[in-house]
Amino acid sequence: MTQDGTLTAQTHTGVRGPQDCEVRDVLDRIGDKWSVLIMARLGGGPLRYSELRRVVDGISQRMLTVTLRGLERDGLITRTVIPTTPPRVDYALTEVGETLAGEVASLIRWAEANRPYVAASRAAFDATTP
Amino acid sequence: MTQDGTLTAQTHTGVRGPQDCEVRDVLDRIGDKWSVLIMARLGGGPLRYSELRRVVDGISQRMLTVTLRGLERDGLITRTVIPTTPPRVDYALTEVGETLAGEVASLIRWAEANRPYVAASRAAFDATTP
DNA sequence: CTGAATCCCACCCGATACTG
DNA sequence: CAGTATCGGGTGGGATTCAG
Repeated sequence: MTQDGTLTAQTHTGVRGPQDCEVRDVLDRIGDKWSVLIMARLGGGPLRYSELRRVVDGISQRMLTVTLRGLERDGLITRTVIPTTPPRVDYALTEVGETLAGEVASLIRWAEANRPYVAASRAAFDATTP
Repeated sequence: MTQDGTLTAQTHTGVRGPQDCEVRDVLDRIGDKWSVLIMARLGGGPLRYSELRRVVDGISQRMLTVTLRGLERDGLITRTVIPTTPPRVDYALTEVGETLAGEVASLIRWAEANRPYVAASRAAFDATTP
């Protein structure tokens, strides 16, 4: 078949068998656009609900709550209620969450760095494809 | 990843301000589960259409084509037609695509390493949440 | 302030059938 | 072999409303 030589080095994870599905449910968390943005923001330190809502830019109240629940369920963030009036809830990365946030940050850095290239590629592609 | 403690910081380090949306369309490529898997596979070297179809495990013909087009449009993969009989089409990462594949590989490694933790977290969460 | 619940529609994506 | 075209169910997710 093809030269698998390149993947022997470090990208052995690049090749998996039918057990893709097992990893997928973890990756699906990344697949969710809101999760990555939230993780990224929490990488800068704990934030409360309303702060996240302001800072995540464009997220609906519903999706914020739903996404936070999902992240909490996966053990990536913690949710601490501070019983004051008005109530206050802080969200913070867990230790494992921090490691994922690192990956996410790296990903975002990539996206920022290559956004011009991608935009140009799209323009070029669209130009030659009526 | 810096932690500047002060939650009031609008000037975050590492993460964006309200212009999340600009980065998002790039991240959305990552958000797509098929794109991630395809990038990962191509990280091991060029593959042809039918090979991808076999190896990506569960992808429909339609989604394979659509996803490949998207990746090509973004300048992340190349599509080279070899006019033989029967026809043959090879897909390979571009140079920029390689760098993204590296990120993706890192992400998949994370997912594999932390899958047990996530699974346990979910089980625990579901147990304490009727 | 921090959610939960409901409605509802656009769009994603899988299945199927057809072509060069 | 490598696609394209079409149809249709399922669902993600936005808007809105109510509650603690």
